[in-house]
Amino acid sequence: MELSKNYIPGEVETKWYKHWIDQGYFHSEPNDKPAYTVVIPPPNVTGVLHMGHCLNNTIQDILVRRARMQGMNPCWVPGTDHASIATEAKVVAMLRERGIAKSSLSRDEFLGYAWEWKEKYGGIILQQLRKMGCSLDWDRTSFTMDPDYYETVIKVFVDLYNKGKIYRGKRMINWDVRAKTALSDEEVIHKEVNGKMYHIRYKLDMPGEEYITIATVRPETIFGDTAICVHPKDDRYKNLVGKHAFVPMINRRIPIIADDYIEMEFGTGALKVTPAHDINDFNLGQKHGLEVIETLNEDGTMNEEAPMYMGKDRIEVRKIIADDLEASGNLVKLEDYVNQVGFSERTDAIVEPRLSLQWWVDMKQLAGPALEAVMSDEIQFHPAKFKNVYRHWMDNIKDWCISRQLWWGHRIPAWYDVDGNVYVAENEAAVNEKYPETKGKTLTQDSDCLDTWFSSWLWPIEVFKGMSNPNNAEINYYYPTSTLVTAPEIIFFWVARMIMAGEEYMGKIPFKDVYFTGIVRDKQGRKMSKSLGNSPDLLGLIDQYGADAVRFGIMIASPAGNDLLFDESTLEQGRNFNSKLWNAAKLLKMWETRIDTGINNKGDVPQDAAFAMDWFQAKLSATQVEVDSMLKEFRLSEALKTIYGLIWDDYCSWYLEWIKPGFEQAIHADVYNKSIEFYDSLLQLLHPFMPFITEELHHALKTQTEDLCVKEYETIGKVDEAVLNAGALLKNVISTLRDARNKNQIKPKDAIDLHIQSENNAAYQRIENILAKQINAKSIAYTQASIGSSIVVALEKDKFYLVADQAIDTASLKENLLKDLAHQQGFLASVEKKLSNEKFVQNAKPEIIAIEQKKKADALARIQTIEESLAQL
RNA sequence: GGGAGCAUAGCUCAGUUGGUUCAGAGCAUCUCGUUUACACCGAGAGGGUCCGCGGUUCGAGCCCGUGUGCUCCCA
Repeated sequence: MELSKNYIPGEVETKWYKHWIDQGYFHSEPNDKPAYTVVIPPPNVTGVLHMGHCLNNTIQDILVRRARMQGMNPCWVPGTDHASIATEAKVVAMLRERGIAKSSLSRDEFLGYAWEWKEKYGGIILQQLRKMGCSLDWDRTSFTMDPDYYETVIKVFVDLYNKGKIYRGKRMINWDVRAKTALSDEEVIHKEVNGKMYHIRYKLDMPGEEYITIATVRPETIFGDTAICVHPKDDRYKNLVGKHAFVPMINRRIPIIADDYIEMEFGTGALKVTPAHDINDFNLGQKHGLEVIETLNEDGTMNEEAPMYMGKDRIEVRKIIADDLEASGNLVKLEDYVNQVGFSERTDAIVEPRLSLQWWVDMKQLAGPALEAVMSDEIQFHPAKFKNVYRHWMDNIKDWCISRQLWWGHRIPAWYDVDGNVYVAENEAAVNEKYPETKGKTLTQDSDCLDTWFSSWLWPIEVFKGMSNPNNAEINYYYPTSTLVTAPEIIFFWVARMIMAGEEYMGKIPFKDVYFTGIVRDKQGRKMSKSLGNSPDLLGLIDQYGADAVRFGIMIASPAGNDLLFDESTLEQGRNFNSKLWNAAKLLKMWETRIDTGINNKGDVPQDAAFAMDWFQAKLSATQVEVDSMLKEFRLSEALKTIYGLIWDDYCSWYLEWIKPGFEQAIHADVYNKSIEFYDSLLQLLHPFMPFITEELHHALKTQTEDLCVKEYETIGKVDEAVLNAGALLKNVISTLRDARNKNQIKPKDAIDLHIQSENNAAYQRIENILAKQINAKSIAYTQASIGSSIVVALEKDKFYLVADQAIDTASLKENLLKDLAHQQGFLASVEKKLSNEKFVQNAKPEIIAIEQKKKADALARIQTIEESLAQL
């Protein structure tokens, strides 16, 4: 097979992905091999591939492909999440564009549109994952609203209700005024906002014109005020406690109470208490038995409690009311103030605390075993620093609000009779059976849906039908899954809750390792976002650079446990790496036609080539061991860097040059075959990271019986340390002599004569040819004495004399030697100081002292060599 | 307000139990070079007060304290 001049990714990628699928390599069935299970974090059904997905799924694919090549039975399950609020928002927007209001539709009509939309646009992302080469088992594609899955979610709700772990309660929740639904705490994003602090005076209910001044950032909430609170020890207000004041504009009479919750230094030290619109005020109200007055409609406009502003949005009212208060003389002061405001993750609306009747999961009971599983390292977090974050959250866990005022999702299985009694069961028939008193009564189902995460916390179980068909062969084989790869942002949303569900319903943890990826940011460290326009088009990048280059680029820039700053230049590096791989293969193919088939073939492999082969074998084994341990510790980026260096530097720059035959000369068959074998091992090592080009080249090298994708790694050979060291010495000698040539401005084309003065000539004799080739020497000789008019280079205890035709720049040579001498002398001094320190000799471990003594001896020898060289100049 | 983490070369990061010539890698930069795989290349070089201060120790990039700056999570 002839290789084209350049590697062209497009066709190759399509060809191999289709081949892998046709061969069924990605499909898994339970068998005798150990399972390696990964469930994809299901992207939103509305999703399109972005850089975060690219990173996350590349990592999963690396782990899965590696497991496959290690002879395990990997199963990577794809799927999507119905994403109730995000999807409903998109469908509503789509309908609005068509001139249809959601309010004009029945629930069923709306869901009809939603399903239609889901079938049309949902799961585009799954198609895009194929482009990246992800080895997902497509036959197992799941959706969180598949019929079985839906039933399971309902079953879990009923079960937790029966166990008393789900309850209905009126609580302060986060209200999204745009989506008109409750949000969980995790769906609220806190941001700093520049606002104003309003100092407002309330007239006291006593003779004369006496006032108390409060400070607030939300003057529009005064209509909900039911008390003013001060600190009991605050001398300014002590005499007012127990008295009353009037809310401006509406003149409601409210009590002045005392509580040590108040911070005296903050604002005026007097707090207006609005139990309906602030969580802290609500708690305070509960404690003091205050009235709760709601002043907002569900869309964020003011209601009849604020007659003069009724129907106006609260944010708008904030501006108007300041003027009105000022006009009436009740606005005492206005100052700039920065405060934290909660925004809806989905709609970006400012979230309002709102009192409402919602469904809750009691988390305290579920949290215990889930915390223990992580703290005991039964589940391992990578990086481990997230254990702290996890513990802190679990220790302070709050109940989970799971009802959402939406239609798209799993409808809450609760029914109400006309009197408002609540009955919970799988369906109406089950209700009648469970609660016989309901027979014949008119029942209405709760119109709300469940939080999306209430279905995704069952993902690792239900993708194998572990709950809809308990104890089936697949769940028993694939569960617990092996590794979960996800973003730290959803550690509480998802990871913690999956652990809870796993413990609750399987009695087992859902996964053994959790790898948290970093967040993909742009070059300046900003998060990628649509509004900033700094999110590159991933498919465009794949078209431009090839999928392998994109995978390389994102992985090489992705230090374990840190965010990664995405820069297109790393994709360029990936593309260049493709070229390097391609060109190395081209070189090998060129030699294929020059294999020595004659008499020489029977002869021994030339000594220098034999050395090169031994050395690379050792280097390869050592690196395989290294990569193996890095991957075990999830240090993927480092593993890739290591492989990159092995291929580019050790194989291409050193090994291939060392065995390269002379111009149009033959190559020994053993050397050729070994080189092909090495190269194939490199491709195999790299394959999980860059699957397409490696598969292509694997087949290009020679006729293969097996695809690289499923070729199992062989046991790693023993590492020959002596050969490794000899190779390192050779590289060092070559670099040093090349440097000497450079510094003395010897042109690359000008061959030199090299004289070596060493106590160990044999070490050099077997690598003479390599050395001569690499430093362009026309002769190599061994000497006992110095050589006149030559460039002298000292390395360890050996000296090298370079004889060139041109004049020698003794000045710069001398300068370098003197520099080196000074360095060595300084080093020697520090070592001697250490050794003459009695305390060091007494306290340090013997092996450390031995090392110091060797350092001293080496330095002395080296100084002697340099001094001799200097003497000759 | 509570909690977690980070600070090492121009940039992004390694640096394990305190001890080897330990101060490293990749990218970027500079010099030289188109020699028969590759200029998407080759050969070579320069570049750091390991954030500041104090402490423990024979010995600190690493341990302790403290200050400064930054990031994230939660309220």
